[in-house]
Amino acid sequence: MQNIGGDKLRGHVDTMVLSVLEKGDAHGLAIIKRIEESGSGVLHMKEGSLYPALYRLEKAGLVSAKWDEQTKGRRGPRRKIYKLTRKGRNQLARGREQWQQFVSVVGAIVGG
Amino acid sequence: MQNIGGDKLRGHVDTMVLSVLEKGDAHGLAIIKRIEESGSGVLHMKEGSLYPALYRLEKAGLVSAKWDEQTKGRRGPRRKIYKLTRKGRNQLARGREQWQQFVSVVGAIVGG
DNA sequence: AAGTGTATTTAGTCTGTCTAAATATATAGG
DNA sequence: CCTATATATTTAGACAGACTAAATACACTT
Repeated sequence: MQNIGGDKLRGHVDTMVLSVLEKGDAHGLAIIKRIEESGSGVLHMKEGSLYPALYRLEKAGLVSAKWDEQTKGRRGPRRKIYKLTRKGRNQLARGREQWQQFVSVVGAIVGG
Repeated sequence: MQNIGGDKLRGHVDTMVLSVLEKGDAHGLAIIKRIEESGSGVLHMKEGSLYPALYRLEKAGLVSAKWDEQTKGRRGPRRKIYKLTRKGRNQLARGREQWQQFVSVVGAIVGG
């Protein structure tokens, strides 16, 4: 089993991130971890992909961010907690439809 | 329904082309037409995407090309007929497995 | 010859993921 | 206290590949 990454994820990352946030607010690395856990060990989204994606989504009003003030009891710097906006929820619904269509149409050609 | 193109196709074009050629040898524009016909009207691969892909595949030994000498009875210049090689068939099998995995893994996150 | 439909080629643009390193912070260990 | 370590964000630059758009080519039709 080889990793899924690079080109194949292009155009799907935003919807993946919105999907993850639907299950609960999370900060960057937590989003990456959730994706890896759901990814059967073959999905590894990199920081350099996720953070720019989060900025895109924030700029587009699909997620909102706020600094988590609580840093006690754990190592590390402040976390930025991301949350789905109403607009983000609507976009997620559209993203899901587009995903279904993509799978259906490309699947019809590739077969399986 | 909007078109599928751009980023979403990245990393899948090669397998799509190999799949199309499995159904029979074809020249460039015929490959595009087959993809559009299978694509429920939402899939439009552009010349600028397909031809470079064909050169990649040829260079990698996954397809072979030969000029079609017959130009009688139709308009237009010579066609280059592409054919799956044995290596291409093997790669197609791997590409299908990767597609299945991709759909399974990303689908588990995006949902549906 | 001029027009039309078919076909390939290719130069250049653009976007988004990746690599890789820098920065930052809090706890643990000595 | 000082260093090491684990966590977290930021960002500069590289890169691949799908796209835009135009150029070129050819044979049939009128």
